[in-house]
Amino acid sequence: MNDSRRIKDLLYEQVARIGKAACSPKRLELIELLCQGEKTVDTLAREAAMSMKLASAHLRELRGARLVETEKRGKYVVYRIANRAVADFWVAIRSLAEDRLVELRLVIEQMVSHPKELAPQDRDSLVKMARKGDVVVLDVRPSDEFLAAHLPFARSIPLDELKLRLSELPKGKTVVAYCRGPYCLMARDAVELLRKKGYDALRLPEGVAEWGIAPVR
Amino acid sequence: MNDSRRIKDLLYEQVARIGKAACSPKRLELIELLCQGEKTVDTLAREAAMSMKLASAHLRELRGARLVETEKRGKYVVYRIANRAVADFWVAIRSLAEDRLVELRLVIEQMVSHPKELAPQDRDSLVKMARKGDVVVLDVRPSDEFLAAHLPFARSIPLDELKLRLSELPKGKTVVAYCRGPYCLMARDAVELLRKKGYDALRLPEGVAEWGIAPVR
DNA sequence: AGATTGCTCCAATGGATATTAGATTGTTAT
DNA sequence: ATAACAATCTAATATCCATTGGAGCAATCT
Repeated sequence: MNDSRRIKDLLYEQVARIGKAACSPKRLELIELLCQGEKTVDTLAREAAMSMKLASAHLRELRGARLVETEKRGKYVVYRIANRAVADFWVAIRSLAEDRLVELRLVIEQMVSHPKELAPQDRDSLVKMARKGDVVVLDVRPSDEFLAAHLPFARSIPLDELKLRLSELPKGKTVVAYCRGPYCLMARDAVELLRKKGYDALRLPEGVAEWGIAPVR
Repeated sequence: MNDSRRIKDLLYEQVARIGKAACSPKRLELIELLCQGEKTVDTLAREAAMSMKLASAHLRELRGARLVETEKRGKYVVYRIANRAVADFWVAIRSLAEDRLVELRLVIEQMVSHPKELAPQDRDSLVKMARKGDVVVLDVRPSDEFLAAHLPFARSIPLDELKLRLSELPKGKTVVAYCRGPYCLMARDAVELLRKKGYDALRLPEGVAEWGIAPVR
């Protein structure tokens, strides 16, 4: 019995390594960013609004749990998620949190109450409409993320450039904007801007991680 | 921007609450036990080999993350997982750990190298064979766990009683023994005993959590 | 070559966490 | 009523973790 106890402890300890990686808000934010595509430490630090030292330390932890991999490229170090299972896990832990924690649902409501949302279940019909050209699926993330992975038939206009490039969007059609996922606010802001300018715009709360689209290296 | 940052931090913080619940080996062990069915604090403490005080403290954490619920029953307090999503998450984090951590795969190999295993993919054929009576699916967990939930067509003989109740098993048929899941060693020990006694026995590494069978209250 | 940039390592800090002991509450058994 | 038991709470300790500053290393730019 004592023998199997020792083995058991080893097993749970290993699984807990994954839990430890996922127990810090900053690390979760880094994982979500990496789900959009590979990024350098300094990009990650900027986009997650933390010091490079801190980002580096957290990435070290993630690396220790084998959730991310690194590659040195010139003077940069590029991080990426180890494989799609990591993105799936991010979606899974997030949806368990949403299922169990009222507090989280409240924050989400408060955040997205204004623009209308597209229900996440009509994926197939959205793709169909996008293929036929009945709607414009708009990716408002930075263009490198679009290049790494994007939804089918999506067009890229990063949020910062949207105001200047409005003319590229046909005014008659509905625009469905998406970004990094439900916790990212870029699509919300894009929809707000588009509506002000007279467009018919909706936010799709999902992104590539939720659709199970793996970024290319 | 500062405004959305504050909201973002709230979001990731909430998800991290789930991660924090899953970052301790002991808490993971408690979750796995609770996936077998509801249990009192003192049962949990005994089965996970820790003091009741410690078990109580960890359960308090799990409760804070809303992963478990409690009910007072006489002088006992009964804990149970909040819903099936929790069991699914346990399976998910475990399989990510298995996917990413070589160390974990090594421990598992070392642990189950001896008895032959049933590949986890032939669920349907196993159920078919069990229905026809070609194999005996044997649940070796304590009987209250069997009562709370068990695999289809399974028969219950707890490991402690197996030696005395061997006569209940037909000698011609293959016995497929299972327990709480891949990290539980009861089925392994059962298979070892059965083989010694001349039975044709296999271990099924999965349990009710892996099969998505929710325990009844 | 010297300066700059991107990143990591080391050490130090404060804050959180795991674990145990002691006391306390509520419930059942005698 | 008293004793025994299940469970929790509080307090205390040791340990771990997040974060920051300083130093160092390697690649790039001028």
